[in-house]
Amino acid sequence: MPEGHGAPVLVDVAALAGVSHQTVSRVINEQPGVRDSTRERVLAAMHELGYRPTTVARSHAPGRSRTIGVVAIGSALYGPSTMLRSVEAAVRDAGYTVSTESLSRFDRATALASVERMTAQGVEGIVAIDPEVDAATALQSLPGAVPIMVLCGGLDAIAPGVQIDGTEGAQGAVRHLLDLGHPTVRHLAGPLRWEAARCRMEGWRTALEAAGAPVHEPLQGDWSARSGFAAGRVFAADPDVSAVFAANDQMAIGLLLALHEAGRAVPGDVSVIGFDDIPEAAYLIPPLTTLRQDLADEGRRAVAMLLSQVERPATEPIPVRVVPDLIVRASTGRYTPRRDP
Amino acid sequence: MPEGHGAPVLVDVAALAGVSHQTVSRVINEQPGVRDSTRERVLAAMHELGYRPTTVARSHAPGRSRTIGVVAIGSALYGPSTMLRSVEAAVRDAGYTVSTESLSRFDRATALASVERMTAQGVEGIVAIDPEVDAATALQSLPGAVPIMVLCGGLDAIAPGVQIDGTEGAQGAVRHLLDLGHPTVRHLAGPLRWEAARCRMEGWRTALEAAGAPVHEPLQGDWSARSGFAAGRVFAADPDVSAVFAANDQMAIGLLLALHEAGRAVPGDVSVIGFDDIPEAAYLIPPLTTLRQDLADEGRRAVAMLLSQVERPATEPIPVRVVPDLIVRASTGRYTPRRDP
DNA sequence: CGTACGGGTGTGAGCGCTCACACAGTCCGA
DNA sequence: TCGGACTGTGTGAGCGCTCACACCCGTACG
Repeated sequence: MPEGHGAPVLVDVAALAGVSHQTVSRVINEQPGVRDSTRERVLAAMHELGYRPTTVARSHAPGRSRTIGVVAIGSALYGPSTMLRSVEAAVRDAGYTVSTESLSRFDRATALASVERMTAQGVEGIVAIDPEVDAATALQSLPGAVPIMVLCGGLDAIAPGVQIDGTEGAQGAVRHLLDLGHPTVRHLAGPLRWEAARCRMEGWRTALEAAGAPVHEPLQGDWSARSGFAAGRVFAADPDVSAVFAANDQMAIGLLLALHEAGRAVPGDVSVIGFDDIPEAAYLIPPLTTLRQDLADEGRRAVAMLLSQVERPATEPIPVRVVPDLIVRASTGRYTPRRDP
Repeated sequence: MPEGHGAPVLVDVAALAGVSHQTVSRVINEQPGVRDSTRERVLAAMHELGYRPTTVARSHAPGRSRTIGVVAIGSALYGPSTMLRSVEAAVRDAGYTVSTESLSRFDRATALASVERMTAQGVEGIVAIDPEVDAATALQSLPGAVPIMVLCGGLDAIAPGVQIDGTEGAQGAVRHLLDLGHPTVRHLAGPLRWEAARCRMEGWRTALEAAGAPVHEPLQGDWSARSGFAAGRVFAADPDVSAVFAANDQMAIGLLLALHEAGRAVPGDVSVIGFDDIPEAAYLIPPLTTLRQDLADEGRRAVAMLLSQVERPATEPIPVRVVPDLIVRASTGRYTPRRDP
């Protein structure tokens, strides 16, 4: 190290390679207009010094901040947190800095405040993970300076040419149960502030109507096992209930316990289906039939799309549906008419 | 807005308030040496312009970067991810920028590389969440320039004067089962690369030895429900097994299923106890007895300690133990000697 | 043989902030 | 009445990088 203290900086590399700082900068950024021999010399100098560009200085320089803001609902839920991790990783892998903000409440006001704060910090793009419905609409129609990618579990355009439709999966779940002979399917919805909850409910309703099956009023939970348990008690008390579609796996867990405690066998008396395929789903009692989305992949694709939008003029996505996979396990079975007592 | 385009900056505020940029800087940083009347004028100007200091510029300025690096094991596991979220939030709340790095493997080499990268970026302190054992020891004895706080689920000093001892909880779990009359307790350990897994195993062994109960070789899982299921099959095959302590709740879930499939009732034939108290633990079949740590609070305390170390000379922590709470639910019960067939 | 061109390179400025210092004034004791 | 301690404020520089531009020197063209 030539200098006394800190890590080597760009000018140190330049001095060692016998070129100007700008040439080094060009090499770092893989810009054209550098003779190969020069490039090699610079590369060698960088290597010798163990040089690493300082992110904060790059961000600070006028022009590009190389920062993407990620604003997410700060829950411990499987879906959002999986998404968050994959989005953060994808952004970082693309060479951008991530600036995450976890909101305990992701409504219109908080969302706009967050976005404003982030743009003030100079982010070049924003990913919003699971905003509430009003926030999602507000963000999508923001005149804003920077591109915003909204991942709301609804009709998300996650890549140029690829859209994911939240209602499809739910329809598949319901059709599976109807195919098993169930006269109808009850629904335990998530909080309808969330697009994902609405879509799953919508899909459920659509599938029932298409099959001419009766549509009962859905119950509503808050995504937690606790709320699933409460709803499960209600369903368990009704002997006509033979199949339940829960909007996520956590609620399905609570459902399973409530049915068990009420002496209603799953799937003997009641079939249960969840959504998400959390890692534990296969090991519940009984193993849970559920719908799996490749959330990590979707996060990656969404980031790719955002970055392409950041780096060049937006391309309109062409709707091509991605549908969650139905994972059939032991919690769903043939309908057996209840024997009269 | 006076200028054409961007957000207002410090000099804009200075101009409006009729002071120098330095005075504004002093007001922002709550430094002394500003007359009250001047301060008010500046505050008013800031408010009028909707001024927000630009984080990246502050970090870039010589001196303090106001950034804390967080390096964590990038798993979907409850413990680490809860910790991570709370640490990130605490750091942000303290007015620092967080720079997170999620590692798929957190061993010695990766850890050191990460820390080197982060210090090169100029972080003022580092929090390491759940490094593997060799990484933890390497980090703890790093001559490094910046303070490092290692949270490894072992003997962590999470605040000046507060230490958390991972072995204590496990001992409580085992004592609970012995008190219920079980001749001994089997253990399903986590991967021993992790300090947390070692501590829990150590606590289990200590409690058994103290009670003079036989110590069987523990099985080892990988924290997942899947591995818990595999281990559960082994335990289920042994009629002498009457109580199992799993190193985390996820593995306990797999355990429950395996026992159920083998026709061994919980807690009738076998008692099961977990660790973590994941939100679903109370809704398993049967509801899981487990140990709860206030991970979020610990994250907060750890950050507070790190920051105090960053801001002023280190104070040595005095050992005061924090012990996880035993949450007794239905998965543990009295020992009933197996009836001969 | 002068001009135009373009690849390869260097020069300067500036991003928005904080540091260290210099500079006014005011009040005190000598 | 002057030096010295304040207090409050302003000035300058610099953090490490990227932008826009100026500058070389060859080659190709008129």
